Amino acid sequence: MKSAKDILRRYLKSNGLLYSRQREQVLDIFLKTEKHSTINDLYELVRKKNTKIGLATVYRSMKVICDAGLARETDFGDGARRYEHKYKHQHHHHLVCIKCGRIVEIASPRLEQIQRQLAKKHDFTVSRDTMKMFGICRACKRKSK
Amino acid sequence: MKSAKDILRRYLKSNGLLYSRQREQVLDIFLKTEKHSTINDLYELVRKKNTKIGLATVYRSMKVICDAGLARETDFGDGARRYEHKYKHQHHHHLVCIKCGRIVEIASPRLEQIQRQLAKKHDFTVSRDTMKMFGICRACKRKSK
DNA sequence: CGAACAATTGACCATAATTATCAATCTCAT
DNA sequence: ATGAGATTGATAATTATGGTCAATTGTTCG
Ligand SMILES: [Mn+2]
Ligand SMILES: [Mn+2]
Ligand SMILES: [Zn+2]
Ligand SMILES: [Zn+2]
Repeated sequence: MKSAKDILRRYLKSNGLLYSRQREQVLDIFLKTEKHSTINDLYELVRKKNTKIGLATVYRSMKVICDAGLARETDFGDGARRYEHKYKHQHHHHLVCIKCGRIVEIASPRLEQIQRQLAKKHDFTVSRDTMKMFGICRACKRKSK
Repeated sequence: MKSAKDILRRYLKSNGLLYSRQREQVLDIFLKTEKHSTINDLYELVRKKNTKIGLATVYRSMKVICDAGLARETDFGDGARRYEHKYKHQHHHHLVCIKCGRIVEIASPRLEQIQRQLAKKHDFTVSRDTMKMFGICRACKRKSK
């Protein structure tokens, strides 16, 4: 199985783009995290390795990393774009606690199946999908009792 | 059945807020549209009735209209918050065409049922949920053949 | 009705995330 | 090693949205 770096390399080459030091550094950092990181999160982390890197470069790198199929943008409705893994990670959805911010990841084959049926019914070719439920998590319910 | 205005009136009163001319004007405009409008869309429309109204007032009015349960925020990933009806409208999800921007609304009891099961399984009390599928609509597929 | 008082408004400024610009630098096929 | 073209970092620009505050308005109560 190909490594994430190989995938990025291949994507870049086949699109006439270059494999720069900065892109590799951003990818390295991104691969290490398992959270839903903002650009700023990643910027702070990558700066520990490369103090000179610019914020815009992190934006641009995550853009190509997404385009290469390695990362996925998510949006939890706070005003900041977040990134999570897409390669070697199961497709999933999110429960978002509006009290504590906790994010629970859920996967459901039955849900996926219904999504496929709905798309087919409307003759829609789906390239990306997202489902989120916002509410109160178990822990927060306990606390408020 | 209560009118939307009655609901807003009641919500405002029970929260110590006032029923202002501007709030009524924004609600009137919002009720007339059946699209997914941005604040700016609504601002342009309401200005035809009240040229003096401020943009911030439209933001603030839509906030209370949402809080009153009459509108719902949606986000299609373009950089602008959108509003749609919540009162006397069935809960639904969206298919978003990334070619032409068309938005198809879908309702699915089976989907809702699975959502409920997933929430229950994780002991999550859901207050708001959203599901979107992005892709290519039927019309756009036809065109590109 | 007509204060009284709190809530709201409109104008404007502040903030924050993201994108555009561009000269200097880097990458990579040759 | 070289050169064409891509990328970078700094910075400015843009955009959506929220905050401030003096002037105005809505509601309650006498
Ligand atoms: Mn996730
Ligand atoms: Mn809708
Ligand atoms: Zn919680
Ligand atoms: Zn389309």
